[in-house]
Amino acid sequence: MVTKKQGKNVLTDEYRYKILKELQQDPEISQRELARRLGVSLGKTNFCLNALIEKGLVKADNFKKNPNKTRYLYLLTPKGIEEKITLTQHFLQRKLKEHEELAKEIERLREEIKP
Amino acid sequence: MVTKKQGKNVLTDEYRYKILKELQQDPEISQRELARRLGVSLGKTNFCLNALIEKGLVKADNFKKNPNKTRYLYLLTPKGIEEKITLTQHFLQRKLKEHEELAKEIERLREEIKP
DNA sequence: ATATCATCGTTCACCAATTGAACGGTGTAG
DNA sequence: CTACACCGTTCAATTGGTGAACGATGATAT
Repeated sequence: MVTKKQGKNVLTDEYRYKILKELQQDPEISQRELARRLGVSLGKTNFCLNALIEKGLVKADNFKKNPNKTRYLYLLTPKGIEEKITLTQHFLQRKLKEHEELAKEIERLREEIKP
Repeated sequence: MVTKKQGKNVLTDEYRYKILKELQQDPEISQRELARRLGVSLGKTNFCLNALIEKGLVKADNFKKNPNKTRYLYLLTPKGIEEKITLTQHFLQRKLKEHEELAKEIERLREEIKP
């Protein structure tokens, strides 16, 4: 559960959003599986996830019996749920803009090919 | 005019396309200006450009008087022109796909926000 | 002619980001 | 008990990207 070491530009809005989303729909997910879904390394995933925990957006509960080690349930905290909603809205706005830009780019490319 | 050092994943299709496009429409461009237009560093631009030269897609002619140093005209070779056409088509295909994917992603985000 | 200045391409030490093999802990099956 | 599978964590090593610094050149002023 250690953090430190590694810049702060690692946990972008995009990863924050994606991780919160994945955890919300499957809190039993492992870090390896999460890494696979995000398309990044285990190390980076571990770092980002712990950053979210540190920020209080995610709580890592132990499960499987009562003991207190290995294997977590990654649950969004109320603050995490709120943050995820905000991020989703921002993300949508960004994607809309990108979509528009892409349309322009495509028009440009078609123009370029035509003559 | 040296290359080496620096991975091969640096010169992506995207940069190949963009560089060829910029050079085609302005062969007198400097590496600094090219870097600015691509939104990357001078170092990376220099590397990519030399890679294109090495591949025979671009020829760096000297200009300004007859001497043979500093300041080049970056001209696309016939092979470079051909390559640029191909890249443009691929690029267009890719952008169309991305555009579609984005539309889906946006739909997903809207769905996510609505309820 | 000489000095100054702007700009060029090139280089490379430095930093940030990313990776995945390795490790020790834990649940499970035989 | 042993063996195995999977977990989260760590961190040495690699890679990617940067921009200040350098020497060379053309233009301009003195």
